[in-house]
Amino acid sequence: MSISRPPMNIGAVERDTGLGKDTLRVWERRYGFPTPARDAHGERLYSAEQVERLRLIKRLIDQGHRPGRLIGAGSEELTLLSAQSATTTAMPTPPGDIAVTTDDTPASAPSTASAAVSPLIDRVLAQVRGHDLPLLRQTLNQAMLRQGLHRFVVETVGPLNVAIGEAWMRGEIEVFEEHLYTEQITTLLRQAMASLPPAASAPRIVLTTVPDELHTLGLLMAQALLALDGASCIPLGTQTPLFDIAMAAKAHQAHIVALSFSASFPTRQVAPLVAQLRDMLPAQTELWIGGGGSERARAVSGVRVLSSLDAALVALDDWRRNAVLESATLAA
Amino acid sequence: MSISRPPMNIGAVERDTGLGKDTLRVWERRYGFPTPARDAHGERLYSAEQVERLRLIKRLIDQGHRPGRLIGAGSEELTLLSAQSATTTAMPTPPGDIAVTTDDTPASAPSTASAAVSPLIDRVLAQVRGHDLPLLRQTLNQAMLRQGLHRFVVETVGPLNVAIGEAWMRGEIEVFEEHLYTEQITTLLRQAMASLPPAASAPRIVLTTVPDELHTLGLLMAQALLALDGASCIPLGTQTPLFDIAMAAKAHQAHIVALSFSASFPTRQVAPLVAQLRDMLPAQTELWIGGGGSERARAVSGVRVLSSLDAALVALDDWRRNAVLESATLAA
DNA sequence: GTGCATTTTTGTCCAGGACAAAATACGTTG
DNA sequence: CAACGTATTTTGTCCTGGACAAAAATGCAC
Repeated sequence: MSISRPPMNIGAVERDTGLGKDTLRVWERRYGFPTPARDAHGERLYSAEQVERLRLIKRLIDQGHRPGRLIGAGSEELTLLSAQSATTTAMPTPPGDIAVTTDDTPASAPSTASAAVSPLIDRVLAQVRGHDLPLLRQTLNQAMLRQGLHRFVVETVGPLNVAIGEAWMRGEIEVFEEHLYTEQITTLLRQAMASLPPAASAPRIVLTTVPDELHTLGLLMAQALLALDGASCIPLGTQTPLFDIAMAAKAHQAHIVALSFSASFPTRQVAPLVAQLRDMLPAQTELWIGGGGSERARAVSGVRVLSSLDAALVALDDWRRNAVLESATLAA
Repeated sequence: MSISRPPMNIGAVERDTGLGKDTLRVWERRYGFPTPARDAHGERLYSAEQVERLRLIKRLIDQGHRPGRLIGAGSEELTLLSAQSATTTAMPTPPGDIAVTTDDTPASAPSTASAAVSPLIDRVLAQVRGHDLPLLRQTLNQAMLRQGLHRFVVETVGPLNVAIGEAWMRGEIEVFEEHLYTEQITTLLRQAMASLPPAASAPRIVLTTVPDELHTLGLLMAQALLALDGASCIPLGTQTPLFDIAMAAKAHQAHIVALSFSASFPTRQVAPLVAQLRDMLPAQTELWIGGGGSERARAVSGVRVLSSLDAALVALDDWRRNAVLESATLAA
């Protein structure tokens, strides 16, 4: 790759890494990293290497690590990352225990991430790296047909997402390859949903994300499962302003509003945003929160946190049972 | 709509309106608008009304108006907007002439936006406002089947997008209704593309947007047309970092890279970004730029600006003719 | 009108200070 | 020794007010 990578200014770095300008400047002041060069006017110029490193740090922070420790380290992060992330991503990331266990012999644990969960996953990873789009499409399509939509989403796509993310961290996969993969899965899931029967009038569920949250994949997976179970989904795409989510719920008389927060969504904003939306919604409208960042909404009352994809189906089941009960009560 | 709309802090306003924190503060300093209240700690609190107005101003700026004039005005903007935007959106927005023509009698011109271009469009608008998702789906689906993919995209979806945008400006449509519409079109187009034959090996085209640009609809429309014409499209979704776009083009040996810039993309960044990407790409790889913000890349050399959807097809045609010529030359 | 120079407009960047909420450490008690 | 409440550290975001360059508009000579 003989392409030259020119340095970027602070705005470009913000766009590329998702780290705010204020954050970048305050890190420089506090931790002495990054150390961008300056142009003729005294403006910061970040080298491609530093941006790359910032991206990595961002992902690790999203997994529960803390900036102070990450920035000090040199390259042992690379060890920390691939080893630890595999074991912790499934759970709500037990805070603090991560860096402490560094004292153990790193190679001792049986948690070496790449322990192939399934040959299918390895195959897909290889094909993503190989840039063979038709082949990748075929593989995924076949897997879906063989497993059925439910198992495909839960057992294949979920783990695949994790595997892709980890492979990126290990430097085995490029961002554009990740994008290609995401796009393929998106196409596939939408295609599958299009072929479902036109949706009964079961619970109406509004699905969307708040502004600044643009990860759709998790939401799409949930939508697929819910639609498969006969719920009538009303997708609003991404980045719907809070007030508009509330209006949409009213307009469509939704029984449920389902939001997705990815792990990379600004930690602090999740709880206030969710609480605010909860306030705007009618009391009988349920509010479900899913995705890697959903744990941060745990404290908010009147909200159901879905910690896995299957949890969404359980919630759907609960809702239906509840609905039956209520109508029975009303009838009596 | 009895829902209370609590005031927002500056970060939330940035997310909701797309106006940067710096911009919001500097407007306040210079123009005396907005005038947010302050909380106990001296932090800005924007009222829902001001945010609404900011959203409107943002859209007008995206159409070529200038902040200085917009912010001074009271509600005559509402006139300016609906009347003028209809006539100018199609063209590259002749700069400056807009506000000048205010001297004319406003009602005289035959440019009243809502002059129903097609009954279909009015029907769709009504259905979007009516929140009847199944009906909307059916209408769009039928239109596509009747017109065929090409005509549907060019003659229906394009004008519809404009009509929806204008209806929003006139306050006739809410953001969430716009979202629902967008989502439906997206589903429909993807569905149509899925049913196309698996793509020949004609020119390989990488399609994506740069970071911070998340409007996919235009890109998707282009992709639909190109795929329909037998090009083999490699979609990377949105927000691919520049360097990764270049890497993707190399990895897939793409003949063409196609980017989309919406009108709301920060004006100043378009030209530098495009120039930078042009530098990274191999000389023989063509770079096509489309969308409402593409005119801003006109100055960059070695780039093809597509000012309409049909222009993409012309470009495709040109490329193919050129390819034939070259191979003939090589053979001779 | 057309082309060029000048002025205005406008978005983005900078420094360095401040503060609250979250995360962590600590000390006490059952 | 575990549980729990209280200090302390960490960390992201917001503040003010100044500066500057690129784009847009204006003025001016031809």
